[in-house]
Amino acid sequence: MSASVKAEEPKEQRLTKGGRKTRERIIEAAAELMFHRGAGGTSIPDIQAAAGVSASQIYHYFGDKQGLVLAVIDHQTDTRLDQQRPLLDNLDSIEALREWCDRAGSRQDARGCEGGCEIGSLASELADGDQSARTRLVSAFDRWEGPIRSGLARMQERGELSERADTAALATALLAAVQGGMLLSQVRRSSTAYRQAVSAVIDHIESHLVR
Amino acid sequence: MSASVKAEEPKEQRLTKGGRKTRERIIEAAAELMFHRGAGGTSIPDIQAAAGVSASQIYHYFGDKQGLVLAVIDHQTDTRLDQQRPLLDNLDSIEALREWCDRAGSRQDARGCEGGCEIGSLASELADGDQSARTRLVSAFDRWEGPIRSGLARMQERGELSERADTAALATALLAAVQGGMLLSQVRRSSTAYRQAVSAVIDHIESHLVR
DNA sequence: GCAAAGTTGGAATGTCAATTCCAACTTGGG
DNA sequence: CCCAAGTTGGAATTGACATTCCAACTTTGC
Repeated sequence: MSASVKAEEPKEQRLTKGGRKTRERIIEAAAELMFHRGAGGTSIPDIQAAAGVSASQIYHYFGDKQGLVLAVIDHQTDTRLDQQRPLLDNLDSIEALREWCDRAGSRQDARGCEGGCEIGSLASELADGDQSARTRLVSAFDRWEGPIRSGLARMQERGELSERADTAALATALLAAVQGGMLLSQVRRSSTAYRQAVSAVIDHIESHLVR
Repeated sequence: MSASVKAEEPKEQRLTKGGRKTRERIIEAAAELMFHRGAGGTSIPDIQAAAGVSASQIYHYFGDKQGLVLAVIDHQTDTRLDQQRPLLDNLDSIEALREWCDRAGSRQDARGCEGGCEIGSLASELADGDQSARTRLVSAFDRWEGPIRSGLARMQERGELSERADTAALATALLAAVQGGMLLSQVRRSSTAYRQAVSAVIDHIESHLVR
């Protein structure tokens, strides 16, 4: 009866134990390569070699390259957020905010400031050209910003943060500082810009402290 | 005597009037395409069609694609900075800062928040893979940040800004807010994030006002 | 233990991109 | 006006890449 106009979703196929493992291996290899060279700069043969799989396996599990890119976005989002926990879920003090940001700065230093934010880089590359990718990136940033906002909201509920503070806007500003700071640091090969950017926003949040 | 190890620079060739014009046409077409699809996503044939030139002309004037990309970086830097003048050179009051930022927000709205920052997008794509591109991007951001810092420094010299304010760091933070805000806005297709990001940093700067 | 479903290898296909070549045409200076 | 240098068109080359195919192999549910 209903003409299914959009039946593009690769109807969830049943995966064998090994299949799940292969799928994961592909995603991880692709994520790593795409982090360094971008999605467009990473070819299927590249991924084949890195993951040790054949082309048919990639197409079997992801349909096409775009499908793999979408999976990589989700994977990076999950991975990055998990890496930041439990800090990310307890951003309800100035000190917690500073430590959380500092951690990302150290991570950046540790890799010599090569590469920016795993999510931000994909966002910059894919936001305009790939509608479905953009949608997933919106949700990636929402999932990231949410915990920040929640932490600030808790501070406000507790009466630590002025009622006049717009916690949602502050959370957005902090995430933007992270992204912009990462970009400048990546280009300059120094985490200084990142640290100054987040520090300015956290100082600003601090100015809303009651007392 | 001195063995010139690096003689890679395409020794400035003399350009005829028409040649200069063709060169410019190529750069502009390339810049436009690369803004929308990225440098990697823009092919030479694409540029040929957009600029109405043949392949040999592109290679004649730029050597190879990377040469063209470098020229595009410089062109976008010059163009963007010129577009922001004279505002950019007079960022020595809170109001001036706000208006300057607001202008970029309106520009973003005007294009439906498609595309991010002309320089930032190239930076994100090229910072890791192309050493010479990264170098030019460093100078692009320096040329951008400089006037911001100068404006803040003037405010400080005049005694309007607290002596404890680190004007260099604040300038970096503001530029980072612009970049990060642009990215979030591009992904969310709404300039709100950009406006909140820059607003937070300018509010912070404002908190350093004397009086 | 068997058939259906899931996995895998590897070659084949078709497209398109970057770059090179070279011959022809135009312009500037002396 | 004439030559050297600058410009241009268009075809040819080479290589890579996304994707498809199909036959063979393995796992799972009954």
